[in-house]
Amino acid sequence: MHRYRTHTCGALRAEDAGKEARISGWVHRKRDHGNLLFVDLRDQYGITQCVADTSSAVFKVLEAARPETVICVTGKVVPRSAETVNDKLPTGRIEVVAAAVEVLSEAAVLPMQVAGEQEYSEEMRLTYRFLDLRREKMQANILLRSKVIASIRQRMWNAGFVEFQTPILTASSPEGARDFLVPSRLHPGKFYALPQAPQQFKQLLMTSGFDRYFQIAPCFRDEDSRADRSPGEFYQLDFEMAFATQDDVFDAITPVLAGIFQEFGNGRPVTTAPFPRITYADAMLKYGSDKPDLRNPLLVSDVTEAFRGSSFGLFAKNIDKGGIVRAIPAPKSADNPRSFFDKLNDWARENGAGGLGYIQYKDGEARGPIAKNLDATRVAQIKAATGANDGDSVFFVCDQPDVAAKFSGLVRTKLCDELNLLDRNKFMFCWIVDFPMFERNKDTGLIEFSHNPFSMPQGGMDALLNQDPLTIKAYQYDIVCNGVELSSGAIRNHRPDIMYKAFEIAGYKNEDVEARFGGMLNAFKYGAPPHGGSAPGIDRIVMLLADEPNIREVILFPMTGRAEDLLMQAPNSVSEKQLRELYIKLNLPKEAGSKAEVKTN
RNA sequence: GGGGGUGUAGUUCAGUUGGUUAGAACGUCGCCCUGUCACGGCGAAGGUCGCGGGUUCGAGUCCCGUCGCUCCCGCCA
Repeated sequence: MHRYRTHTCGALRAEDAGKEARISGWVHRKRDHGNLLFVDLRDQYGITQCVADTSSAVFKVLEAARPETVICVTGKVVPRSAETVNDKLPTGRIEVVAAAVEVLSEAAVLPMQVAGEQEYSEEMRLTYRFLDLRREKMQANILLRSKVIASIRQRMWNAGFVEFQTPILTASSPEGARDFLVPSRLHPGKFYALPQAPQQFKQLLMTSGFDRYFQIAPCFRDEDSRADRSPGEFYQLDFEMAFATQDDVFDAITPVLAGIFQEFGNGRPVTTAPFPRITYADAMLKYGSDKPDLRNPLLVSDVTEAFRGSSFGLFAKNIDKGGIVRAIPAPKSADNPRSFFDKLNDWARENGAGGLGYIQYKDGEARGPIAKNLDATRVAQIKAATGANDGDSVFFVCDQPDVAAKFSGLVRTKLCDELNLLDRNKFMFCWIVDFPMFERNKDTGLIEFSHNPFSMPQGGMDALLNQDPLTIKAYQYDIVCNGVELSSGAIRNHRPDIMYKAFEIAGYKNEDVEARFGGMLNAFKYGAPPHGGSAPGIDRIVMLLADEPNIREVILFPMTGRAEDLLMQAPNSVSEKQLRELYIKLNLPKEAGSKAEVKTN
């Protein structure tokens, strides 16, 4: 008989009755009847009921074992009588009569319970993550994550991609997010950086003659956290393709994502390939966001012209100053009491808007403070533009174009919530395409890259030379699912001449470009294939599939919002010796002095 | 860096207009119980109400400051 087990805790069935079995696991729950004792023994695979009564030599050992004690139970598998069968457990038709029990590891009194549905604070859960991870939900999430990654690898491999590992210690990149730095011992005063993404490496791989690369790649960014953004590190399905157009990239990755969501989505409907494509400009107009949730049926429309020069002075004046008006429909809401509209107006003010105007289309006429100031033609114009019917109302956002577009997106989401219009039970994908290559910095007035400086401008060199930079689009695209940005990608700029020119428009001299991106630029001078790719976020994919609102629910050992690992106590101070080896002298802010004090050993 | 929420027993929470000894559930410990599966019953221990200051005869409750956790904005090419 095996030292620890002949079966897992999820394995035994009615047909095993009569066998001698040995199982090991954690004491999940105990039901102590005084002279009869049940122990639910748990491992990754399931739960098996063990039983003993006072006639057993091991009764006292089991009785003394606290929950989460690790024990090994040996005994006979017996069928349960019809009244005592538990249909909730796959092992519920049998139980193990404990003949021998070995305590493999005692458990102290628990700071948080593993059994049960009790909710615990994040702080508690992260401090005792090893207990938290034993719980049913976390076991399921983490196992799902593993299966998703295995399936992704298989699907990528089947599509002709090969997996490589790129360096973790690399150079700081001057663009983008804040880097995590690692001091160099051999080169005093110099630093490695952890990669924000394997971006330059994968482009170098294409230049090195590899045709289709992917990697489940760790990425490191020293930026603040959000519910869907873990601080510090995260994983991407990083991939890149040589001799590929934007369509090729879409065709390669769409079936992988659709397949994953079909495989692990528990039957929830998934957008079928090809995913709809929405231009950036269209997304900002119709959804007020570059990551629209297509489950939300509401569409924003522009009604600036209906208000231009109207006697609704507030909007008319704003329009004369360059403002625009966006309309968001609220189906079947016209009969709501005044408080419904007031509440939304208050919400808008709390969120930084001047207010939230509205028209109610009711009993064949338009009502509300705005409608009183508009003539019939304008009211009808708005009704037509928004597709509103009698019984609907329409809300208005009036501001400068950027602000109005963005806020209309918030209103769209808010109204969807209020009217309960979201079908949560499906996965709706889309591509956002044609991102602008450049934008004007509002503070400095200067032109800068709006997203990725390495993207190929649409129209290539000709566009850079002859087009207003602010009208140039890039071959840059995002995949969005249910309002979550899963990835961004691009057809890259593999031509040094075009790259110099693009950087010149953004205000960089050739020397600057060479100093900052010399490695990759140099590689491109010796024959680089046109190439492109993307990098869907693994954590976010699993988060959507697990239906979790927070990314930490699908990460084994996440850090807190302030980027601390409560379990490992990272970050932590280091010894003087370590600092000396790295030629580092600390220059700490005064108030942090006590917290960041250096260990003296 | 800014804004919102929150902090009371080991844990999850309740705690009224400021008023006597700060409660419940789960857990822990003890006793009883031979068919439970969220077992049941009886009992006990367990609290500097995050921390510091203030107002008051009196503060878990009101005020100021501060710290932690969390959500959002900024940030995330």
